[in-house]
Amino acid sequence: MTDIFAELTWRGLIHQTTDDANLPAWLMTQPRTLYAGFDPTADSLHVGHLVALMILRRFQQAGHRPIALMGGATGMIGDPSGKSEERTLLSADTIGANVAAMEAQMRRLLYFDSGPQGAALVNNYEWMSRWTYLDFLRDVGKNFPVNVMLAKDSVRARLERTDSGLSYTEFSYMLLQAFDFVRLRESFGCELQVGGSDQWGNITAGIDLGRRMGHGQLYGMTCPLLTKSDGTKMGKTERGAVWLSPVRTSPYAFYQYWINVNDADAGRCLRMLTELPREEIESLDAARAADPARRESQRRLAEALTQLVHGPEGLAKAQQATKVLFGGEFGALTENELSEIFADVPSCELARARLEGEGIGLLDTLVTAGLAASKGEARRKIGEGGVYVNNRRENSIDRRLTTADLIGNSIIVLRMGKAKYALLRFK
RNA sequence: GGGGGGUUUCCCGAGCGGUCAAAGGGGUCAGACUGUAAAUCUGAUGGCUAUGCCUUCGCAGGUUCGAAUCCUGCACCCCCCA
Repeated sequence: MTDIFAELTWRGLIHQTTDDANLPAWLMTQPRTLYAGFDPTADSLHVGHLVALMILRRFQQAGHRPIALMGGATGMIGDPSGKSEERTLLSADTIGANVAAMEAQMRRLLYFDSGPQGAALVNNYEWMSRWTYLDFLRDVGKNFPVNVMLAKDSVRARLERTDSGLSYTEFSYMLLQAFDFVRLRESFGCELQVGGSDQWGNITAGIDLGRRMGHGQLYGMTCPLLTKSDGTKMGKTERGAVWLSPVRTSPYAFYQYWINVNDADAGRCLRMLTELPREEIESLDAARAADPARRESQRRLAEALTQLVHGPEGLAKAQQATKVLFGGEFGALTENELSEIFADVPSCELARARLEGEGIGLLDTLVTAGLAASKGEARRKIGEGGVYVNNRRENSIDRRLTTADLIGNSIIVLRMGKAKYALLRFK
């Protein structure tokens, strides 16, 4: 068997384990079953889920069996860990839809065939929904000393805040997650739970419950949260999270996110998120130190992740779009090529007749295309040299778009700033 | 219940009768530099049919030639006393 523990260690993926001394050997002696939980709070996974998902994938490749647990039930409660405020509750329908969407995404990263290492995907709603309140209190709740629960960081942090409390509902969250572990132990022989470092309290709660309910020794392992060198979360942009769903974050935007990763963060991302071998990552480290301007690390990172999440086609499109968009003028391109490349970019349709004669004012068009919030802003941005028509800077606020600006028969490309594009299609 | 303080443009925060679309900072956006980075620097940051017009300073009225600024009432928040 592959030494998964050593692998995770050099990648910086181990933050804390419940048994540093024995876990490495335990994982070497035979295939094990492990799980990580995902709360279905949106209809797509995002970059924040990627670390845990990749850990499951690594375990699977090392010969173990991963289970992805969808928190259909726990998602209805809301995990207070790492949250500063009480969460709003999602409806059961929404959660059901989210579970289905996330599941589809996971199928790209884990192998769900039926072999001994085949991944499993389970939804804790299946068993949680069957409990009655009284039974749950008697069978599970009885095993939770409140003083221990109160001592958990996740709970204490919330109780110490004066501006927001902790509801009984959220307080109960850890019982549900703890029971999940026990349940997976019973029905899948799952003995290891992995999660982000903020999950420590929930994981150990499950281990304690397992012991009290007579399921023997369970293990837990947490990974560091993937943060940037400035301390903020990786995978967040001004426009929100970077999603795995191509509908929410286009393959191009996804690729661009990684291309733009800071030098200081590139090494950690390569280790934690990609499956590039150690030698390659170390040689990228060296290359980055010697010649950061080449951004080889970022390129490899973006390639590896885009390929993984969006497949070879997604990667090819993202790369092609990048080449063109950052390449200058596109006079030589055909309409079809442009359409293809700009598939990701917001576009709007206008009547071709409007280009005839006088044409339409650039100012209005920038607003219609959504690049400027108002004509005033459009005017300013042109003055600042931030507006481009077909990738050529435009300086006149009186500029009108006419048939002469068309690429092929129907397209004009507007750009604001470095990388914000909008496509105008004329019919 | 009594007394005091507050509510300002995306956020924080100054303004306390005209020169206020409203200082300063943050954020954001654009430009320069560069490596589609970081840092730095510059500029912009309510709208429009644009040397003017309209909307904005908790809400509703009022005083005044003129109000974010004064008065009255209402709502919400904070502090002190009971």
